[in-house]
Amino acid sequence: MAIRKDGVDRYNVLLKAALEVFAEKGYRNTTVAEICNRAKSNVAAVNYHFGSKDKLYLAVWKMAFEEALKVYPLNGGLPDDSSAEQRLRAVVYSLVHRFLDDGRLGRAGQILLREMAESTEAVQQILSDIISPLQRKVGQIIKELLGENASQQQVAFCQLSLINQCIALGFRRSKGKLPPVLGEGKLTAETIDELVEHITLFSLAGIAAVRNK
Amino acid sequence: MAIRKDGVDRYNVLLKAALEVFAEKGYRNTTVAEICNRAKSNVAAVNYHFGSKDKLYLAVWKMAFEEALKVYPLNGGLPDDSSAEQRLRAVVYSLVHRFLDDGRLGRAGQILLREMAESTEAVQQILSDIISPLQRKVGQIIKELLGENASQQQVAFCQLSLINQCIALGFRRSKGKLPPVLGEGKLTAETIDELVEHITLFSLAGIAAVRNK
Amino acid sequence: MAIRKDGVDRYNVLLKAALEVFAEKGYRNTTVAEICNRAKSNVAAVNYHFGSKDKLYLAVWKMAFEEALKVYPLNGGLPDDSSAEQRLRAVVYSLVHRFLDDGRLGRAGQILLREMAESTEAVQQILSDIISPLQRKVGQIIKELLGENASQQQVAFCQLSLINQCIALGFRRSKGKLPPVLGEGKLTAETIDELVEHITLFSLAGIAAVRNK
Amino acid sequence: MAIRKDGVDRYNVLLKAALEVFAEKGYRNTTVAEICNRAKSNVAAVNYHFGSKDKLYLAVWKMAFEEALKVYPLNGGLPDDSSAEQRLRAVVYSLVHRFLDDGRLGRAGQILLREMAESTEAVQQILSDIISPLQRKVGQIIKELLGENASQQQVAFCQLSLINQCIALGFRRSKGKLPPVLGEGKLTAETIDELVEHITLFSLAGIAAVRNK
DNA sequence: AATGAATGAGCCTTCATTCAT
DNA sequence: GATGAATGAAGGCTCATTCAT
Repeated sequence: MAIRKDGVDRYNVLLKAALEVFAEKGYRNTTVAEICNRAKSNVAAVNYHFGSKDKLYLAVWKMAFEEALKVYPLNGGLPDDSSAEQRLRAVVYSLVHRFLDDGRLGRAGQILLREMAESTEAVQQILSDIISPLQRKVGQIIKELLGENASQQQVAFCQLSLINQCIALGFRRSKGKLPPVLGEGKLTAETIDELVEHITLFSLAGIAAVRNK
Repeated sequence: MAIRKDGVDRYNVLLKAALEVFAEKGYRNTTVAEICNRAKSNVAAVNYHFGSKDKLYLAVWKMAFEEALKVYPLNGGLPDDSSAEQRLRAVVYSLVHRFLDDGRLGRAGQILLREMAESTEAVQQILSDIISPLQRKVGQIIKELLGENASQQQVAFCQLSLINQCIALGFRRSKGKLPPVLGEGKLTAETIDELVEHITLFSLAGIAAVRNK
Repeated sequence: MAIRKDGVDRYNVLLKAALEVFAEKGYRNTTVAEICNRAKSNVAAVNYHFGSKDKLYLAVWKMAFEEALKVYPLNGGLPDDSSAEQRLRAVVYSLVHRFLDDGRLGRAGQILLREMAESTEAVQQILSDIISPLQRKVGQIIKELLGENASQQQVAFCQLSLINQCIALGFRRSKGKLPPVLGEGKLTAETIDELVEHITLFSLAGIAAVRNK
Repeated sequence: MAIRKDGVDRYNVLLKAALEVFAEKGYRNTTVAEICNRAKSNVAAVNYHFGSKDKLYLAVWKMAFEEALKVYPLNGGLPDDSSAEQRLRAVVYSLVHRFLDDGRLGRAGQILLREMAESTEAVQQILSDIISPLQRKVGQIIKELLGENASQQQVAFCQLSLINQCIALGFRRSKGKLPPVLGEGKLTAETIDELVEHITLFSLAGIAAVRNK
């Protein structure tokens, strides 16, 4: 992957441009031409480097989520014997950041959301690779919190409540759709942290209520 | 909206076909031709009756959400002086059904989700018309439950927690992305009712926890 | 297949234009644009009427060879109990005309030749449908002429000698590749008739020689 | 035509690869990339060594037919005063082998056939250089066999009959288009020799018949 | 009122060729 | 001398829209 004249690594420039445009407009609304323009490359560049628009899309996915996994791991770096509460907070922290990050990770969140609503064939597998470990991890934590007597349905419902609170945050990018606190401009790191605390608190209480029902 | 001699109301047949296809595939992935095929009409029918694909899309929105509003009103037919708990349950009932209904209303939910992820310019206004009253109503209920001392941020966060739990349910249509209980096949009315109860219980407990923090 | 304004049947105009261009340039060298230009239609016309360049090509084949079959049938309208010599002359007549016809049939011959040299996947079947009956018919005649003692190889070799004499005539269109008598300009009907006589005479003598070997 | 240190003569490797691919797919269907792949060279190699795809094609022609001329000369090494029959057999031997050879020479035959059907401008001259001496030689032999009284047309027709029998053999590569004996798999040297005998016998008889008409 | 025919703009892709090293 | 990177021109196809009846 030698780099030419101006010291620019076209491959990665294209990848980055593609992430942006795909996140903004979705797969179908995105034209190869626009990606190439943004990467200051020729129209043929995408096919040269990735083979096709499809494959570029897949490459974007791969990059985006591998990065997300690295930057915001689900366990948040906690030791395995941490308490269920702590581990739950870590998961929430990971998800909230993934969807509210204003940089590349946030783009990934947008694309994820879009895919969940659309379901492009090619990404089914990747999507599954992302969702499954999340569900396993969250399911495990919730089981611990609910105790041994919890029904399968109770676990599933709590999983939903927790995960949905987080992933729907991605919608904030569409103006006017969320309450003012979240709907406007850039979020401060502080607000995000408070939101993590909120969801953790809110959910722990919800889970406890289900347990004691 | 004239009705032809053969008793077929082309206008509404097209509208219904369009709702289905738009919900399944999204705006960009939908072709005018497919809508017309499904409506057993000519390719020119859409432009003849609606002027353009765009305008048809808008018409679909209008129809879909007016209907949703009628079938599952936010207040669930409760008297205005009902308790905050009851009114919260009614909102949850309304939202959950809107997104899990397997018929036309569910389609509307799908389209809504997609729009929240995509944000087609033309629908910004309509989207706002739907979300705003919801936020007002939920905000009001939550303020009551949190009490007078609640901060604006606390209200906003609880709004988020509640609404997000419901709207992200729409993702269940994409297979393999939700826990088994919700992820497979048709949901029974009973399961849906239990889910409404769960979200209500879960959220009331969450709100209470925020209040007592 | 209603016909529009200027009373032109676009479908058939396209088909005819395509026959010409395909015959002149071959499949790959032919652009959809050129066909449409020649048919005074839009670039999209081919796809509208035929679905794709491929399908148009197939349609051209179908048309061309059905016509050839009709205009120059292999048996030349002879009664079934005609002598082998007469039937052989009829076959030669049919083949020679198919390849030397200056009109549409000749085009078909060109395309056939090209396909025999190139073998586009899609036409394998059609090609077989054309060649097989020819081989059967010629084989039958030759068997009769060779008598019962002829080996399978003798029959096959004579088939080759006869058929090859005819089909390679199609090459005459490439200037400078054939002897003067055939290589220049338009052939008179008289010359063609003489050629038919020649090939018949030549081949009957050849077959007789093989028989008496 | 420099040879690199690793002992690989890129120029000729490319030439050989090109011969194969051009023969298999024809000029237009062949991509420079495929040739370079097969020659385990870079995409730029063709342009570097030959200047352009066109020029490579010409070079292939040159090489192919010079070789054919050397391996299967038209006179088959006969002394000039051999009998007309013997010289005719030699010509047939040469042509049949050129078109049925399974190695590089056969490739040349395929390309020739294709060109006769297609007539790429650039090769007109080369084609003529190949065909002309053949026609002269065959014409001369036939004149001798027909005797002094033969008309120009008779000579031309017999030339056609003879040459066409041979060159159309090249079509055998397209499966299913020729009788079983020739149509399947590799031909044995013995079969080819028998075929040479057949065509010679068949044609001598044909020519005799024309003479005695 | 309604429709089959036709169009043109735009998209993705291929490929011979050129560039810079 | 040789090659990986990059390009631009061109082709086939899709699709919303318009035309003419």
